[in-house]
Amino acid sequence: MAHNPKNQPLELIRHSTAHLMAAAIADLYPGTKFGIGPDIEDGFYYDLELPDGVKLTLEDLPAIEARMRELVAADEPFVRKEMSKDDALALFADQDYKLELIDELPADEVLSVYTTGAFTDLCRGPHVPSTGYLKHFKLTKLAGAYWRGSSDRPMLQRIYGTAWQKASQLSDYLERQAEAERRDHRKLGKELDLFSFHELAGSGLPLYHPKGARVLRLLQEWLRRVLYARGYVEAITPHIYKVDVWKTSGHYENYKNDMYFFDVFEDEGQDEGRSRAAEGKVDKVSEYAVKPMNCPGHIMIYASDLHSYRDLPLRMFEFGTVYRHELSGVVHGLMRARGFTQDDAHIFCRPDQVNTEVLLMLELVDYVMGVFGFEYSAELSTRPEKKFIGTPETWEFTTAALENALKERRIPYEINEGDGAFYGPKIDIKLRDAIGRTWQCSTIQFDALLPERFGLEYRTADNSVERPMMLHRTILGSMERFFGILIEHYAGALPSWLAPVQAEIIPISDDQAAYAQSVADALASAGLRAEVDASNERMQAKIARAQAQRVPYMLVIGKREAEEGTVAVRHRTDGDKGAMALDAFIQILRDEEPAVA
RNA sequence: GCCCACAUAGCUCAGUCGGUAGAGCACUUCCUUGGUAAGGAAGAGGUCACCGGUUCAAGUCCGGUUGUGGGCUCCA
Repeated sequence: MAHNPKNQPLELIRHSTAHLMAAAIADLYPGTKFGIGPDIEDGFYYDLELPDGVKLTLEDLPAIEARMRELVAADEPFVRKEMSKDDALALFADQDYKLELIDELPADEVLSVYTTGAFTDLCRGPHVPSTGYLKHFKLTKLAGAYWRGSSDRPMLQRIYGTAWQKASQLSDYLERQAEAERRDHRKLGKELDLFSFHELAGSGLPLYHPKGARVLRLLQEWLRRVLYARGYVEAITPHIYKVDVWKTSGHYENYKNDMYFFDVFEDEGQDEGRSRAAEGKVDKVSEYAVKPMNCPGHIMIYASDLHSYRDLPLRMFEFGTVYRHELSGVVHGLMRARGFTQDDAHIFCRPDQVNTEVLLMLELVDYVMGVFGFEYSAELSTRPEKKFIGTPETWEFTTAALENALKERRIPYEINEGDGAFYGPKIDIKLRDAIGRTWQCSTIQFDALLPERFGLEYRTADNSVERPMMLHRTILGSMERFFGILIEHYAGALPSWLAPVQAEIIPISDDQAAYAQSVADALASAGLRAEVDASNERMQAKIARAQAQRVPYMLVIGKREAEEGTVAVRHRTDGDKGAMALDAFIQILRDEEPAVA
């Protein structure tokens, strides 16, 4: 038997392996009810429900995989059979989930089923000819998944697996997974002393340690210079507002579940107010909410003055920290936090400025992503079918502005028909990191709602009153998520301009302590970040420690350097670069800073 | 929020059948003062996440809470 999987399409291999797994499970656990088992990126899954409320555990997977191998050795064919809807309903009489799927098909539809050994599945096909073609697979994860993706339907068990044409592809995939694990920002964040989370503090609330805070501030200071160079102005707005703001904006109705609220008792102290309230006595209470978004602040700033058409566009940015009470199950390190800081901006402009503004934003995205070497693509989300505000003409106008800009900048994009927010179309930018994973960061959104709700205006050239166009945009998205992505992208080895410590100064013996400190002082006064490793260790141990901390440069200082007034430079990946004057080393660091173009 | 799993020293982890806590690294002190990836010795460090239950006895078994991980649903 020389079945060659290389000649079978990957999707067929994956979907067929899902059937193979289901067949193994049907053998091992008779009475199992099956949901669906599609091929997905890198593999496949099958959703299922064991009889009598029994649950699979991780320990059960090896036995299932072993049974799969037996079926592969038996080289069972995938046999297709066509039948009427009624016959299918009879055949799957004890398969509740399959019945539901069949039920939704037209009565005259000819259905197909595939049989593998003792297992028969409703399936459109096609499949590989026989199980002998399935060789390079592995069951990877066990998880819960709602039936048909709906949180009010039953929770089934989902087994994930991966399957490939060649053994080398499988081992490459497993190696990629292992590499992703090594780069995990949660692990590196701990090892590099960047941030932590505390059970006492609550879920999703990162505490930045001095090194992590340093990186975040460096990112912000750089981006701030970039934005000022592009005609933005910066705002600082409160973290909390009276709920009236959120009632005006509409967030109180639409976003309430994700917001943090608190009451303030105006008449007495908070203790007394609270106890009076508990006794049912009336007190003057003000309800406040922590901001989940920055828009209302910027809008109130706009609305605090009269605007001429000559003032526009107004590009207002803020590193705005917001709090959203995300569902507990979605919190994930820095990538999905409950408190996070957006590099948020709102552009207020005239209709004739819209095209240019969108184009400028995409140029900014390109510059920023280029600094980190990220490739990216875009998704354009258009008007929802039913629920939307504004006129179709406005939607056409704003959507065209987004699409034209994407075309002009030659950014590859997909259209998500009807996936826009009810208040406007948007572009989402997805970037690709060093190991090929994609992340959504930048977003550009038109908003027809908030200018309306806050009554924003400007005076036109003929002295009439118009409503400005408004755009929301982020480039990094959230500082937290972007920081996490950077950590994983660089595997912790941040470029020197972002590294919390740019140079570790390593005196070889205590005799060089004073000179080492003078080098550190000189670097500090040049605005650079260095620290002296004065520990009672050998130079080799200090180098090993600095390497582990991904410090870009090590300045080894021994008797020679102290006498000559030089530093011996060692790069974390390039190794020994020899002795040089401190000014020469400072120039190396300067050259590695990004240009604020 | 839902499903499953997990929580032992600052970190990474052992701890068998329920019988009173272990290692390596890090830390402190001492010795060592060295030339490009980890020198040696000693010491200190624990409410076994928290609350409750079962038991003569709980890190270990059961329930709850909090937190974490993998997914689902949602999202910057």
